[in-house]
Amino acid sequence: MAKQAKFDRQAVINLATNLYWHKGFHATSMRNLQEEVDMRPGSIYAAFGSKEGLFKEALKNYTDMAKNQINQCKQMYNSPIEALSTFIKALVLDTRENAPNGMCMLAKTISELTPEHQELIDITKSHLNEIASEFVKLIQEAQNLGQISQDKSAEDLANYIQVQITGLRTFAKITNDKSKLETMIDDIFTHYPF
Amino acid sequence: MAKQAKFDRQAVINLATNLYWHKGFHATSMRNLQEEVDMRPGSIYAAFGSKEGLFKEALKNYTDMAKNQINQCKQMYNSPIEALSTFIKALVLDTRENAPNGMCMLAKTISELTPEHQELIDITKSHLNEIASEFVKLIQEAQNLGQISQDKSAEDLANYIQVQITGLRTFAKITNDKSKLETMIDDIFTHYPF
DNA sequence: ATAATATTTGAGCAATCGTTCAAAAGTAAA
DNA sequence: TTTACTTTTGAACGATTGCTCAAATATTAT
Repeated sequence: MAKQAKFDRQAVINLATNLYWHKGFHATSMRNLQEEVDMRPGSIYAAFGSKEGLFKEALKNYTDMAKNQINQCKQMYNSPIEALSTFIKALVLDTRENAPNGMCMLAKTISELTPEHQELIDITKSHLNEIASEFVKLIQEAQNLGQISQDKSAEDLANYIQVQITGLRTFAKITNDKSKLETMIDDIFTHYPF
Repeated sequence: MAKQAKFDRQAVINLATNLYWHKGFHATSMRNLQEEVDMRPGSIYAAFGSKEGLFKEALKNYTDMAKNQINQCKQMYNSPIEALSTFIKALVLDTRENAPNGMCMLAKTISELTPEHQELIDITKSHLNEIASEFVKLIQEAQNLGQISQDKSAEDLANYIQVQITGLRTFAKITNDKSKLETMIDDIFTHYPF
């Protein structure tokens, strides 16, 4: 009958992540969050310290989700390239409809924040690097399988992939042509450095 | 001695554009703007109606500046491709140090705003399309000069350019390696569809 | 000069911001 | 039960938000 003894921390972080992802750091008020996660201010502050503290948890949670998605794609396909392109298609085509926001939450945060919140920027950058590392691993596997030339730097290619994803997810917000987007994603792998 | 009879509208819009560009729509308060443009609230509201009204002027102003920059590059080079790559290098390499924000103000706005401000989103989208049109013109000129195959759709290539710019400007925020960035920009024109 | 018009001023409004903390409610140990 | 401890509650704080408007000040017309 009564409320739970202790709130489900992960469930709360999930809800907070989605709201922050949807509205961004500044446009999300603590009152918005209180309603979303159904907790009173005192409880939130006891658990997370501040608006920034909860945001940090959300950033970490978002990154974990992204890394899990990558590994899921890895397991679904033998070909690392196929895994990568499936992951990108999911991001660019599906995420913008089903997720809180079509943009990558990390890119959105980098874009939004000023040096006034340097710590949050640094955390966000390091999360982006974590994700890039996953791409590096995928690309190295593809190189070992002979799908990509060994001459290319796996790090450079990972950066290239990240640039494409960021650019395409922004472009996806101004276009409705899904098949055009799909073509552009396929082009990443048929044309350029691969 | 006393203040001017009437404020310099364009100068005020320029200052407001820079502040909005730097901090984004939500994080910029009317009091921030009042200090930046040195006007009292009543004057600002008499001239621009609202925070959104002034933001609209800033978006338009930013777009005009961008279009002027493109045309400047056009006049500096005979080769449209060279003009384009110079423009992109200026955006990605210089803007992030000298401008209020390394990001494109329009992309930043698209990334920040939710459907709660649909009108601002629509305006921003249409400005992005205006800029894309400038790219289309440049590419068509390059096609007429035989620098790019006529088979390719100029619109598709313009979209591709826009994706690269958005992706690279975001990537530029997480990297300090300018020469790497320059290489990536050159690669746009040496590799893919050109 | 005087009157009429245009423009700027800034105190102040209601609403919301992030945050605090004493009190209430719930749980666990004795 | 009673005691000790943990967790939740929500009213309330000072600061800040976007914005208004009567009063003050410039400018222009006569």
